[in-house]
Amino acid sequence: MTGKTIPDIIVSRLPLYLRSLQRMDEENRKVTSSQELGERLGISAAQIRKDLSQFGEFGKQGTGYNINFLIEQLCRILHVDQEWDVAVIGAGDIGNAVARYKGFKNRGFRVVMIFDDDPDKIGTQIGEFTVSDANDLTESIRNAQIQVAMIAVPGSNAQNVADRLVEGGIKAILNYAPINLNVPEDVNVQYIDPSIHLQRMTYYLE
Amino acid sequence: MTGKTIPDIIVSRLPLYLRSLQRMDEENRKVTSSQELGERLGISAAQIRKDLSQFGEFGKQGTGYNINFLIEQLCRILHVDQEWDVAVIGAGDIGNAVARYKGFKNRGFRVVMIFDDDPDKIGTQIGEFTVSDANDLTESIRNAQIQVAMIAVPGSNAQNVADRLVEGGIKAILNYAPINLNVPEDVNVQYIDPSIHLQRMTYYLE
DNA sequence: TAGATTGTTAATCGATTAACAATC
DNA sequence: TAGATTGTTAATCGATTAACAATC
Repeated sequence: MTGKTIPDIIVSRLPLYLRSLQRMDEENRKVTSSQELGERLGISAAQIRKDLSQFGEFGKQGTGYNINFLIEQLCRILHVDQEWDVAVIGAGDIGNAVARYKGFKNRGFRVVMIFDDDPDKIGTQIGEFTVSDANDLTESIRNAQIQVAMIAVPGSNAQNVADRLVEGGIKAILNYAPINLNVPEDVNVQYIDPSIHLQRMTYYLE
Repeated sequence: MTGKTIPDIIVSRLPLYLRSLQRMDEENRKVTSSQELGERLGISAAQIRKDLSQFGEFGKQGTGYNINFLIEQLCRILHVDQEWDVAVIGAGDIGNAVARYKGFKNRGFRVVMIFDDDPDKIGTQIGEFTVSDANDLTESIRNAQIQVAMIAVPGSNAQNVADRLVEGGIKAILNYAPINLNVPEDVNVQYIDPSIHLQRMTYYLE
């Protein structure tokens, strides 16, 4: 039996809840309330309770939510109670930063491969990784059964890379290239483009 | 007189329209339609027409939208018919990548300063910039009248950096640190956290 | 002209909020 | 117990879509 479908707008808030809770945990906090969480995130308490109630009853009337317990539940819901192997494609400045990024620790992800098509880069060391030949991309990720990838190549190559990732079995792509990717329906894409974020803010400036 | 307030959800789509149109322009396309734009972006044609109609009548019945003209209009609306000077705080891997990023070209932004508090980094060269002492942060951005900044420091320092940016007059912050920032109401913040994007996708994976 | 596509209205759909009984 | 906070319902609010007259 399949449970009811949760709206993506709710799913998109769960990682934010999780991140705040993990921060509270680092501060050695034990319990919190929908109100406190809402204040930290700029989200209404009612919405947080409603969102969480889609997945179960995680709180206690009168006292609120046990932080550790709620972290566990959210990790389970978001499938980050495991570590996902991630392939990085592109060993330029962005690929470099992403491959060496410490921020995936305890968040459910681990970079395991980095690819580039530049012969001068192939075989060189980036952090703990040796840059692989992008020609082997499809085969390598298929063999390693990797489902998550990050694209950090120029826009002109991004669609081609995406096609090969999909061929290799990738199901989730985080794309740093400033273009929209065409992928099959069962492949998820998220975009990071700093210019897009900045333009959304300059609208409000003079 | 102040025009009616446009919902932020509409504002958030305008940069996506602009990016697609600029790509069409690079392909030497001259006109497009709400339908074509919608297909490229995965957004309904009706919504695109509705969004644009908040700001004026930019199309022609029967023929669609002149790409160059619509680009001009969107640049004006988003206030990127000018180039905004941007300060980068943090000269680690991410600050490095952002400072050297070529993708701000023609998008309305130009990095002009980069700061760090590490004595070993201060004075060194990153691309065309010399790393400045983060102690001078507030004064430097105030003197240069910079309104836009990107935070690329560890989470533990991000709130402190944000406070000093606000003190210096910053009105828009793009935050790469994985924490929520508290800032005054008139300061806009956007967040980039790859783990958040990835977790939103792993929800849908097995 | 005929065909195409806009801008806009009204209808639909979905998300958020307010309120409160339940209960820790 | 009294106070606090949940989970949930119903009401409100806002966003999206369908449809079409206008017109290029």
